[in-house]
Amino acid sequence: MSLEEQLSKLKTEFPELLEEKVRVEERRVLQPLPGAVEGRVVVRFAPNPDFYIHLGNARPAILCSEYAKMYKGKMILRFEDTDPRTKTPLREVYDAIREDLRWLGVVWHEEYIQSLRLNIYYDIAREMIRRGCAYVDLCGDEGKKLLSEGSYCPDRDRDPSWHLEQFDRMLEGAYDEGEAVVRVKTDPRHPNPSVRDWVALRIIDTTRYPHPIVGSKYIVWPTYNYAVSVDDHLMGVTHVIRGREHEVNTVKQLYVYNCMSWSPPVFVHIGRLKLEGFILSKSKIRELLSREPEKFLGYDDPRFGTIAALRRRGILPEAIRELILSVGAKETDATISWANLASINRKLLDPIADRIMYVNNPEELVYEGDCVDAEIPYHPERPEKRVIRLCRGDVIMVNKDDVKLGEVRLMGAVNVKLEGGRAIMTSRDLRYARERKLQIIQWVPKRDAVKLTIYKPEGLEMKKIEGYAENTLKAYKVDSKLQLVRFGFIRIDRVEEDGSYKAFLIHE
RNA sequence: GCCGCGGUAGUAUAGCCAGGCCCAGUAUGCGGGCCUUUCGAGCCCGUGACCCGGGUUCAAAUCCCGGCCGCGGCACCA
Repeated sequence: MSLEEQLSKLKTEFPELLEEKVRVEERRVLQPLPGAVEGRVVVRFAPNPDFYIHLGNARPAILCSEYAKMYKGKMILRFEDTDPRTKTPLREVYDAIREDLRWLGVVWHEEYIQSLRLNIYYDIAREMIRRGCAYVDLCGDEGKKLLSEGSYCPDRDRDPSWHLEQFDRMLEGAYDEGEAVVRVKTDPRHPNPSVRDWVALRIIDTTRYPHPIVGSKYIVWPTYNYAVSVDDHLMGVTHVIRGREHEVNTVKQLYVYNCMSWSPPVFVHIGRLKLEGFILSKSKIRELLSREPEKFLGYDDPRFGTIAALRRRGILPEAIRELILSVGAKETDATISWANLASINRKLLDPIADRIMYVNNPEELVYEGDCVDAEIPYHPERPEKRVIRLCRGDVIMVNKDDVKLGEVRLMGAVNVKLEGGRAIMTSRDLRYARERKLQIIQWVPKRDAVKLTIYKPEGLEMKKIEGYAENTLKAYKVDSKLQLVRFGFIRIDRVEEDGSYKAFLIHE
């Protein structure tokens, strides 16, 4: 049938099919969580407290808390601090993470610290050994080598009672690092060598590498895959939302569920989130901080992508939340452009940020004209105003580029001609300025100008902009977010002893 | 190298499972205009994408096969 024939047939037999379908109003909602039942959903965010969290970590954290809310479920915060040797947890980071999460609006109902639960992991390990699906491997490096060849340490075939004994000896300290490990029986010929009888518990010499919470109390430590499986089950987690890098870990963890006859949760793997032009990687930030400590302000330096850095720059938590929800729980990686985040933030900030005048690259001019009381609203949508008096002989500062414009209107005040170091009043009338399409420029009286230095992060550099704000700035404290007219939004970072201000440019 | 997962404009995302309302929607960016005592916000117009090649079908962004590219994993890290 040709298209024409089809159409005419439809027209006569099924005319209703040809009616325009009305597009359903599109709403940005998180896609449903597979298998989720209202009131039954338990999710968790499980960071390693070895460093401060960044925007990439915020993705699973916010998604989890959003899903918990959506399904009237429960959210768990769990610190995964089971490696005091290579990923040594930092004492101060536990609290920093809690603070970052609270700031982001993440609500959690239960909290756990894995280093405080070691006895639980030991108990389950004994049960797994009894069931014959875990064993103690005393072969050391040889055991690793045998597995890589598709074989295994001969200890594997011994009776569970022998392994139970050896496990107790491990706990008593009879073995050193590397001499004994507990492995989960999987498939010694699994195509992925890391899956083959993976290590569930190993020995870490905590006299050399003390743990910030439990010191040197324990020497047998669970690995990530083992502790996670046990905890997710014991804590009743129904949905594991984590990065794609954990896909293989899911395969490994399923062996624990299988051995213990537990029913596994639903695993959702999401892509990585990057922020264009910013460093998110924990190790990279640490490296820069230790290599060039004088160049950076700390882990919350706005050139980094940590949550603390975004906060210090002046990004609002709602903006981060909105961004992450708009990206959703997709499996693909996403590189967010700064312009995108800035645009969301600007829309949130615009209705609440007061406007004040600021001049960088200033040129001083002497005002010649009538005395005027310039009444300038703090915000175009609100009636409150401040008054700035301008009289003959006053020195004002305006941007050098604006001086080139010739005749301009000083915002809120008068129209002036700028020439020869003078600002000569031509008229007070706003209509006059409109008719002549005069540029309206910001200006600052020199008598009580406040020195304001603005720092603008650009890649690994920090651009410094010096200038002066009107005296009104003095009313604002650290952390205030303002819009400098015709310049951009800033967050006040510091007020110096001499009364000068330091701020970060959030965005234009 | 082996194993796994992806690929829609500059960026992000909708549509893909259940093929036709899609010569592909939205946001942001970019260009232009309107409005406005800000170069901000708002409004209007424009710009620009289905990785490639086959196949199935009346019909493919959507299903199938092959290729290419990207990402992840291959720890006694998490």
